[in-house]
Amino acid sequence: MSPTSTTRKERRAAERRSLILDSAARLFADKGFHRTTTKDIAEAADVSEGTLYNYFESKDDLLMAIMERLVESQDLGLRLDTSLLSDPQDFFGWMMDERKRFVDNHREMLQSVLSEILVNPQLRLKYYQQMIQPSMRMLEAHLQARLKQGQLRGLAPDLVVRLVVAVTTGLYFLDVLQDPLVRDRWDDLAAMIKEVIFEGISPGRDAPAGQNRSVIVE
Amino acid sequence: MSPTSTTRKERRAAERRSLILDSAARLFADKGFHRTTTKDIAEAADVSEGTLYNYFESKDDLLMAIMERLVESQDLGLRLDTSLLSDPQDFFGWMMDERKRFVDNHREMLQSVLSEILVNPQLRLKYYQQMIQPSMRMLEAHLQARLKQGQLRGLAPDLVVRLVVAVTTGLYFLDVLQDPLVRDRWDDLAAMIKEVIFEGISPGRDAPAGQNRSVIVE
Amino acid sequence: MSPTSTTRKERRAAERRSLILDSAARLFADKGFHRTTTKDIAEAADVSEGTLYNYFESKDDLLMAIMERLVESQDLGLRLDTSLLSDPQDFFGWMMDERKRFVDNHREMLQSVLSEILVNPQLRLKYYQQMIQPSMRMLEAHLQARLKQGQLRGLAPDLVVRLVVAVTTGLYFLDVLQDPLVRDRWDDLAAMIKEVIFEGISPGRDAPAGQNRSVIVE
Amino acid sequence: MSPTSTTRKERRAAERRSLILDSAARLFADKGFHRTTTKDIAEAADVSEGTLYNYFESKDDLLMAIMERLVESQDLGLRLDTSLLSDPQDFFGWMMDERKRFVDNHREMLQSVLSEILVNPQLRLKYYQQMIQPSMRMLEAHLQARLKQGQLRGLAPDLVVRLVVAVTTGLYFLDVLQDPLVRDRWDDLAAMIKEVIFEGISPGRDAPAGQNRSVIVE
DNA sequence: AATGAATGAGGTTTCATTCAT
DNA sequence: TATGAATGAAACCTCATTCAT
Repeated sequence: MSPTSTTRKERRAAERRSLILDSAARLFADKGFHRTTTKDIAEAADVSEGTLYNYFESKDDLLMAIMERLVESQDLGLRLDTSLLSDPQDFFGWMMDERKRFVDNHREMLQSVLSEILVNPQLRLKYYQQMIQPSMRMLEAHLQARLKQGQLRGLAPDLVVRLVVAVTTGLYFLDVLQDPLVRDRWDDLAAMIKEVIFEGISPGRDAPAGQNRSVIVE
Repeated sequence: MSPTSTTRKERRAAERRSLILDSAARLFADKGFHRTTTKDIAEAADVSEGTLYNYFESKDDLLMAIMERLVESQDLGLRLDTSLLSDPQDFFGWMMDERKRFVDNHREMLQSVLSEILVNPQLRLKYYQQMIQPSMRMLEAHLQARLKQGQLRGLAPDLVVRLVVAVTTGLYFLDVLQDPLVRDRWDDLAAMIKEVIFEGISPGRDAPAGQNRSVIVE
Repeated sequence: MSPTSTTRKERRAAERRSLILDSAARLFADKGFHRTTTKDIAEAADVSEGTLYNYFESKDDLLMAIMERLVESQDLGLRLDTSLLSDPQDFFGWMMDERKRFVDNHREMLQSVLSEILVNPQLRLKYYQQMIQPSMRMLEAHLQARLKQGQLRGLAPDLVVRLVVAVTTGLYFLDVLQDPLVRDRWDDLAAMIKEVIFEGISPGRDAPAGQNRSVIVE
Repeated sequence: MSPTSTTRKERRAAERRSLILDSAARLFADKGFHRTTTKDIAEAADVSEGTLYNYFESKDDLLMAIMERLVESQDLGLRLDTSLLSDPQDFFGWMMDERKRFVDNHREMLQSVLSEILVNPQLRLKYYQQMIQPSMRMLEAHLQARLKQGQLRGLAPDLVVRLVVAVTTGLYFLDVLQDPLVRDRWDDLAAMIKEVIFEGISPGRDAPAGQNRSVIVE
């Protein structure tokens, strides 16, 4: 009855919920949502099938809960104080790092959710509103600020935002497809992308003096 | 039994196969592969369930066949003589158009296949080898040629290729997510992207004199 | 394609449907609707569980179908030309016989349906409207006719109808409860009831000169 | 530990048992025994599921306990001193009233039990032996007494008893089926039934001078 | 005595695939 | 070759019961 004892029970329940969610995400990523049975999940989480339903209403609900964990995780990332990063290139670099870290930490959850997003309108909307739109809003705000200070060319920020989101999403896709270059040479890739986004691929500018000369062909 | 009658028969069979494939693709895109039953497909194609199995070995085989049609369609696109497009910006513009046309023409097949790719290793490998790699090879060849002629800065082509593929894939994803901007302002978006890819977003270059000033903020 | 071949298939299907329905009714009567599994039914009908669902939408639907068969059977009974039975006692006797025959022929279906009626509002309404009300209407019409001809005392027919329905229903209940007297001495019971309904149990009337003196105590 | 505290505890336990039983009966009547879960009962009685099992061995046991309460209630009714009612019509009237009161007071318990009786042999036997047979014995004894005093015609009492039980049971059934007449015009119905049972429906007797002329058609 | 999380057997239903016609 | 009824494995989910707290 003490606050501590209540907490112990609650803690145990939260742990179990978490364990089930992780097990499910791993299986969904490996075999897909539909090829994963509730039996599989129960075994992976070392609980009975019945117990699953003490924590989640249905198998679909499990996927939604994974989605919500993703949203929370991303929110944490976005909430970081980014106001100090007033240099556009620093900001872009920070964003690419953040993105990479996020994907690496939540690879399974992302993969299990993304495949369903393409065919599940409910999930699709939720993902768009809670994952994509917040990212875009933050990005757009940043671009606006940099524009006002003349740190960027006068390109429409709402469009540029789509480019950036498309790049990060597309890279994630290549990652899932196990493209060796994306997996093994991420740092070079990120540096090159920053270079192109800021300076373009047309000739006539100097390559940056920097640590990533490897992306430059002799 | 005459060659003509055989041909007629074969033609009819090919038409049926095609009809079944289209019906399946539409349903897969709408409801997803797993939520579509063979009964659904049979009804949509106006044949019996048994007949499906005269044309395809299994439901999985149907998905593979859709994939193969995609590959063939893309091959046709890539086979176009692109050697004449020696200007990098023209080439990029052509490529974005091509991409858009391909997505619009094969939206259903693409969507049905993509969601499974994320969770079906066999399909994933096939997609990577037969859809992604050919694109990348063609692109890389082009970049190499332009590089040699000094039309581009000396950025590693294998990396740049990933950027371009990531952008197009990511845009497709935003399209599926029904991002209004991607759907309604595609031309502006494409022009802006070309602009950024070639000239970057750093200030200090003139905006291009061109038809798409709408992407430029006043 | 000939009408005959079509009929053969349809006949086979109708037979199967009937077989499934009979098997289900028997099991429902023995063990109750809820204690009977679809597996039980499939085994009893010697088909697979899947086949059940080719003929009926759900287990509930099976119960509804049993109900419908009951309704049809009763309709056949009621449709008999009763206009000739202008003597009230003959009519009552015919009705009791009819009732008995009906119960004997459909004992299982009745029992399976009645138990659910008490707790399933949908079924309850259907039973009341399609089984009870038609009986009552026919009875009331008959009573009205006899009244006009002065063959009965001036008792409100709508009320008397309830008495008659209550008696037959209640007897069925005693039958299900395996009351030995109802089972073994039905004819005596029916004769006594006719006697009471027409003449009452007050003293001062002669016992009928008739074939059923056994119901009279010496 | 004092006798008082023990008593208090026992009283509390008895109250709880009673509360659980009432809650269960209400739910069984509403949704049926099988559609009611132990969780439902626990919530309705505001106890935990575990607690149910401190008071009752199983869910089936709950139904048996409801049945036992019914039996006890009826015994109380039957134990009333009926010897003074030596007039058959008074007795019959008292019995109908008693019946009505019983049904009204125990509607939920009756309904929950009756539906199971039809498909549960154990319960069926218990109901027959402890509810039906005692009623019939009392009735038969009364009939015998009246017969000896010449207050009734010489009809076999064991048969007449079935008629009376059938009528009351059948009326209960019509009540459950929500027949509007049974619900709204019970007094007229009871009066008419008494009239018919004693005097019959054949013409040639005077209608009784009484308070219920409404049952008589002009 | 009371709790309610955990259990797991078993229920209903679906659906890809087969095969006799 | 086309059909569609039949199949039965397996999926998701429920719920009466137990037991550690």
